[in-house]
Parts: sequence; C-alpha cells; structure tokens
Amino acid sequence: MTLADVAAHAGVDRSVISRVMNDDPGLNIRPETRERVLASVKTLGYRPNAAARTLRTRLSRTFGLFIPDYANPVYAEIIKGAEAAAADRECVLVTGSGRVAGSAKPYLDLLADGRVDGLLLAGGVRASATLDALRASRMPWLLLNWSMTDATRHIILDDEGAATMAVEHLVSLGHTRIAHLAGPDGSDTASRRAGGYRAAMRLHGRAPDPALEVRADYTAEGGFQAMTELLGRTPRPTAVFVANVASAIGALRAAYRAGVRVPDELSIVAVHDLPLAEYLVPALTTVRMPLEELGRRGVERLASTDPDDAVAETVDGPMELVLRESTAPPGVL
Amino acid sequence: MTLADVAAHAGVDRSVISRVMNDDPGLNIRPETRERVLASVKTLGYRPNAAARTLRTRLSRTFGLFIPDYANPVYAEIIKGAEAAAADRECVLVTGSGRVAGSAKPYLDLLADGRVDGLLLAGGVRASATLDALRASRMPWLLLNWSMTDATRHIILDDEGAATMAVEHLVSLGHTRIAHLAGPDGSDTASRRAGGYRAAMRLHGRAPDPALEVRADYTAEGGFQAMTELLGRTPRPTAVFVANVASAIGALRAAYRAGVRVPDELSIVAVHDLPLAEYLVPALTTVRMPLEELGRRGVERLASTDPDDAVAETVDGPMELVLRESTAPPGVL
DNA sequence: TTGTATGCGTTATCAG
DNA sequence: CTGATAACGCATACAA
Repeated sequence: MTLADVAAHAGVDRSVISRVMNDDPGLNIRPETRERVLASVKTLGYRPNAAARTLRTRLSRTFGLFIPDYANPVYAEIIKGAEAAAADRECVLVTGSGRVAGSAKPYLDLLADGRVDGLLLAGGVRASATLDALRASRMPWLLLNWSMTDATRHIILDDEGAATMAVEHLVSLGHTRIAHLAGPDGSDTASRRAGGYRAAMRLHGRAPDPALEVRADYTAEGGFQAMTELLGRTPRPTAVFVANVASAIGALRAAYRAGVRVPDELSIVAVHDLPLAEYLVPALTTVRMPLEELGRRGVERLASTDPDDAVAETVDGPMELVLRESTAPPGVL
Repeated sequence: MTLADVAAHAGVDRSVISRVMNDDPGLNIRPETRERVLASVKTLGYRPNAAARTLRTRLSRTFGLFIPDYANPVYAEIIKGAEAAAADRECVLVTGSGRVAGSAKPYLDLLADGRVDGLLLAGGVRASATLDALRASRMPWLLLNWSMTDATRHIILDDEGAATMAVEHLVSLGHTRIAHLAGPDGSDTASRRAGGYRAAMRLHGRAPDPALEVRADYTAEGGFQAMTELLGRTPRPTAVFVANVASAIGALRAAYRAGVRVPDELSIVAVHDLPLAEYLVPALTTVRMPLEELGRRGVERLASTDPDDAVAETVDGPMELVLRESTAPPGVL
C-alpha cells in the first residue's frame, strides 16, 4: 500500500495525495478532489511509510530516551513525562537501556543512525568516548538528571534544595546527629545531594563529619548494607537522610534487623516520592521531586533548542516534603 | 556523510563500500582495496543511514515492546530479557507505553508504519479494534503474558502452576482458610491465577468460596484496600495468596494497620519475585516466575516465526517458591 | 575484480 | 488547480 496505489485509486498524482495528507498550505485543491483523495486513503487504509518519509524529510518524529536500569522506579516517572511531551508534538518516545558487551555505545550508535530526532540520556553512560561519538553525529542530545564536566547540555533537578529540605525537616524535629546515606561514588545526583546535606549541616553549626556519611548504590541491597554499617557506629545517629528511595527500603530493613525502631529511635527521610513509599511499614517520609516535569522539559528542550547551543537548566517544578511515619523527634536513648 | 562520500575518499564505487560493509559473500575484492575501503570508513566515521537502509531492505533491525505501565516493576524484568535477545540478533529493542487520548492505538499506528520489524504487546491494549488494525498491517506482533480470545499469537507464563505452588505451600504449613487476593477483572493473568487457586483448593477438598476471594488491581493501593476488606470478614482467613507483588506490599500494610501480625496471625505469599521483596518487613515469600525468559522468548519468536502462523506458547522456565518471612504455620487464634 | 543502473516510498520543486 | 520529475541514501542484479 503506497502513495502510487492511492493515486491510482483516486485518479490523481502521487504528489496530490502527499500534499493533501500533509495539509500543504500552498495547495489550492478543488473540494471534490480533496474528498476523493481522502476517501481513497480511507478505503485503502493507506499509511505513509516511516522510513521513506524519514529519508526524505530527515525527520523521524521519534525521540529516544536512554536509561541505565528499568528496575529503578524513578525512571518510570521521568518516562511518563517524556512520553506525554512527545505525544503533545505528535511524536513517539522510545526508551531503551540496551547494553551490549557492557557498553552503551553500540546501542546508542544504532539509535543515532537517523532512527531518532534526538536522544535523552538519563545516566548510564560511563565512557566519555560514548559522548564524543554522540557529539560527532549531528543528532541533538541532552543529559537528563546528570551532567559531565565537558558536557554543556543537561537538565537537572534541584538536588541540593531537596537535601536542604530533608535536613531542615530533621533539624526542626530536634535532631542533631543527622547522618547521610549517600548515593554511589561518581553519581552526579549523589554528589549534589551530599553537597546540599553538608551545606545544610554547616548552616546549623555542624562541620562535615565522615563518621556520619556512608555511600551506597541506589538499590535496596546497597541501602541495607550502608545502613547496617551506620548503625554500628557510636554514637549512633538519631536521623538519616537517605539519598534514594530504593536505598531507603533497604535502610528500613536494616534498622528492623538491628532492632532499631523507626521513627522512635531513628528517623529516616528519603529523596524521591513514589506511590510505594506510602505503603511501607513505617510509611516513608520523602522529598517529592518533579521527575515527570524533568522528562517533559527534556523532550521540549530537545525539540526546540538548537543542537549547538548550550543547555544548563534546573527544573523549577514544585518540590515537597511528604510527611509520613518515618520521622519523629529524637527519642530518649 | 554518505556512501558517496566514502566512495570518493576511497576512490571506488559506492557499491563496493556497501558490499564490503555487508560482508557480501559473492564479493571478490583485492585485500588492499578492502583495506582502503575500511580505512576510509573509519577515518570518515561513516555510519549507514538507518532510514535509507530500512527503505531499501524493508528491515529496520528494531523491535518494539509495548507495556501498559513503567511503574509496575514486573515489566523491568521482561524488558531486560527482551533487550538481551534483541542484542543477540544485533537489533535494537525500544519500548513504549505511549497512550494518546486514552488509547494505545495512535501510538501503535505510529510504530507500525515500518519503524519496527515486529511488536511485542505486554498488555495495555483494551480495544480489539486496535488489534484489528495491527493485523491489517503486515507487521509481526505477539501478545506477551496475556491473550485475547480471537488472538492466536501469544506467549504466557504458567500462572496456574504458580498459583498451585503458592497454595500447596500454604496447605503444607497447615492452613485451611486460604484466601485469594486476586488481580483485576479482565486481566488475563489474574483469571489464570484465580483458576489455579481454585483448582488447588478443590484438590484439598475446599469448594470455591466467594467469601475468600477479593479483587484488586495490581498496585499497592489496590492491595491495601482489598486486604483491608478481607480482614474484616469473619472468620478471618489465616493465609492469603496474593496475585501480584505490588498488591502484596499494600496487603502487608493493611495487615499492619489492622494490627494483624504477619506471619504469626496471617501468612502471605505473592506471585512474582523482585529484588525488593527481600527487603520488605517482613520479607515476602514469593513465587518466582521466569519473566526475563518471557521477554527473551518474545523477541525470539517474533524474529523467527512466520507472522501468519499461530503461536500459543507457555514459557517453561523454572518457577521457584522463594521462602522468606511472610509465611508460617497458622497460629492459635 | 570493480562499476552501472535501478528502485525502495516520500516529498518538494517545478512546469503546465 | 494538478502532474511530472528529481532527489533522499542505500543495496543489489547485472554488465564490464
């Protein structure tokens, strides 16, 4: 089913069909002819071929989103926003976490060959060579929720602000020994949250204390191990700011295993709110960040910004402290 | 950067470049020429244009996977397997949950226009008209983890077997009042799991009892409400087989809220194992299903089966009861 | 051993 | 108002 078939059926030239379908403004067509064309398109069930169209227009009406790991529920929200923004522009958003032989490069190369009009990278790219290759291709790209020193195109969230909110909350409850269960080494969000934590602590007269910081990757298991370690230190912190909600689940478990009651003996507040947080025992106090908005801004920027221009934006969507059961004033130890 | 540029640089014809790059077996080329070609390709950083290649070969080396919701962690595992299988065939797997104006059809139409070589549908398609449109296009497709009465191309898991394992476990612990927190009405997996539950109960001399069954959608909130209702019934069940791990999180919370101790007063076993399950309090006993294998088989079938042939397969990967803390013999009430 | 010619399905620029 | 025609970049049968 091609243009030629429809043209034959309607008794006009292929170009007429094309222009009718694309609402060519410079087309002066008799209403009856237009009707005939539209009818033929409908009865034959014609749909333009995407490859041919892309070849001709150099536009695929498709955006790509690369994420490191589908298991991290944080990405679900980002994808949601990105898909919505793509739909608004009548485009498709496709996402992938493809990784061949441990590297994301082959996968990204495949996408870069004109398959998508732009690529959002939400982490997971380790080698800077991968980014170089991307730069070499003429495809627009954007880093989502992280940045690289030499990459000047990224959109991030206000991670420092989130950390501040969390610490302020704990301070206002009366906590002084506030620990930080940070994200993994090398993670951009992790270091911004850690920075925010330290700044907020300093503001309250607390010098950074290595004994109050542990690192973990953004998984339940990582959180479990890090929290177990933290609980072994003396004196034990009375509150913990956890950099990620997945780690927080593991942290909650670690407290339970150590016989430390939350929030009576230990307060926990985590970054990122998720539907799940409300149903944990105890329900988790979190800082809600505008993840969906991040995804949305991502494709908007991708679609509207000159690929050569720098983009360094912090999404200013609303952040909110979601008070639940995992935080309380420090108990008498 | 096109074939023509590379040809000019290497001093040969475009067709030579093309055949060298595609390892044309019927090509007899002087080693030095081949070297020259390869060198040019490399120095110019040439990458074949995907659209042109797709147009010419009618093959995009891309598969699509449609899922209803990224927030359901079950899909993360399916995607993982599907991406791996795609990578094995040097293809890209792209996934989407796109939904415009409440319908998946526009999104699927967009994909169907030659953008992908085949489409995996992991639920989320409500209208059968959508499926009709898919059938009309000449694109291979496959239902993953569900089936429609008039669709004869699907791969599913052994949901009845999983239900049997769960119920047998509870029976072996000594439970008799075993309830089922089922999945939503209209869900294919839900009805198979419910069927397996009833069959297993019958096998142990228990007639199906509506008072022991509740429905919930596959979310923590649904599980919370359904479990709350179940706990209000008298006599209260001593064990519950929950159809989904997300619901189980809500169910756990509901028991906590009702002051019912798990597993002392109530045993809970859920379908689908996830990394998270181990870190809940109490850690959740689950039936692990071969989700990753399901995704893998999906693209394998898609790539290797004639699109006109029927496919009705049940993945026979290993299922396993993962014993944790949420099940125990019934306590003395 | 390498080059030529043609077509994949569109869109856009012309004529008519 | 509509039709012819030329690309877009690639792959392949065939000619040389």
